[in-house]
Amino acid sequence: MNEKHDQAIESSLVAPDTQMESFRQARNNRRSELVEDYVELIADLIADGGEARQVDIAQRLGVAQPTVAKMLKRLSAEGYIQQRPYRGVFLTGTGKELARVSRERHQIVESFLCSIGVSVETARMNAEGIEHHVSPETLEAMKRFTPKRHL
Amino acid sequence: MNEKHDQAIESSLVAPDTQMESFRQARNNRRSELVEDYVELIADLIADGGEARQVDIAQRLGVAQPTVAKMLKRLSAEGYIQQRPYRGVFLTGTGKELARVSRERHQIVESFLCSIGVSVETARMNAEGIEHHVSPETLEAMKRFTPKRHL
DNA sequence: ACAATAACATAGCAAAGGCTATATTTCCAA
DNA sequence: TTGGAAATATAGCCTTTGCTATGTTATTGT
Ligand SMILES: [Mn+2]
Ligand SMILES: [Mn+2]
Ligand SMILES: [Mn+2]
Ligand SMILES: [Mn+2]
Repeated sequence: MNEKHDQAIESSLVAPDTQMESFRQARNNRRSELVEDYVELIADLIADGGEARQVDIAQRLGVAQPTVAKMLKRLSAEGYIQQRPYRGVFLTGTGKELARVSRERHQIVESFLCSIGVSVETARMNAEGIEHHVSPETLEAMKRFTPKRHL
Repeated sequence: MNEKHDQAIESSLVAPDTQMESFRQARNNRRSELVEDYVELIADLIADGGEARQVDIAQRLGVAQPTVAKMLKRLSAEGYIQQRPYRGVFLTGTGKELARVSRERHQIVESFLCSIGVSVETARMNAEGIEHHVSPETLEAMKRFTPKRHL
């Protein structure tokens, strides 16, 4: 270990435990990323075309079909979706709720980025990753800073 | 596949290829996260205490020491650090440069979050994950929106 | 009705990022 | 100067998330 200077400049280092918590939180968020992206995408596909097929999910995610098949099994096992063979996947109540929350947050992050002057293309790209690391408090702050869309 | 309504409401779905690009980009960013966090942390530890030891890195990241050992080998193989046995790790030129860039971006993201009204604790937590998904364009936008610190 | 095609399933592999358990090495204090 | 503690190394395991290759099943157009 190293324990020099008890009250020195401390440069930019925060307390070890504090920093640890941040890293742990970030790793945690990463573990739910995929689930969130999947249910959100499934909800969008259903809303758009009435069904969500493996091939469409795979194409939009940019991964291979077996990758999607495996993940759908997991989502099914965890109670987010129901698979009707050769008939697409459907969201359970839990799935719908997670999709709603995820989509809302995603949309807010994307709009927020645009509102601070980022181009729509960049906002879309960055939001896809950023969304999963935005806590409720930060989301509220972003909402406040985003001009409401005239409906 | 599904090809109904050629010019219907289209709900919120963007073109498949566009969406694919976003997801690919996010996955790409995730692959550099660890490297960035490591070199940044190593730079901070060296700046703060003159050396970066495995145990300290492990404690701050909140992972086990062998996890760090393995990653340090990778960082070494990829030319970011040099390992002096039982004497800590040191950054190469490349490593220092990546650390500088990462730290700068990290700091900007964190300050930016504070500037839109997020508490410092939440800003710190969220920034740890968000930073890796912020492109240069978005970083510039964040800089513009963050009041400069009086030096 | 049925063959072609599209969709899906399954097997087997790999890399990344974690872990625990344990062996080894260095350092320092008595 | 040497024994014990701390630091590091290594082995072996696991999960997640991706891949390719290939087999199977439904759907559908003729
Ligand atoms: Mn999303
Ligand atoms: Mn996403
Ligand atoms: Mn960082
Ligand atoms: Mn980080």
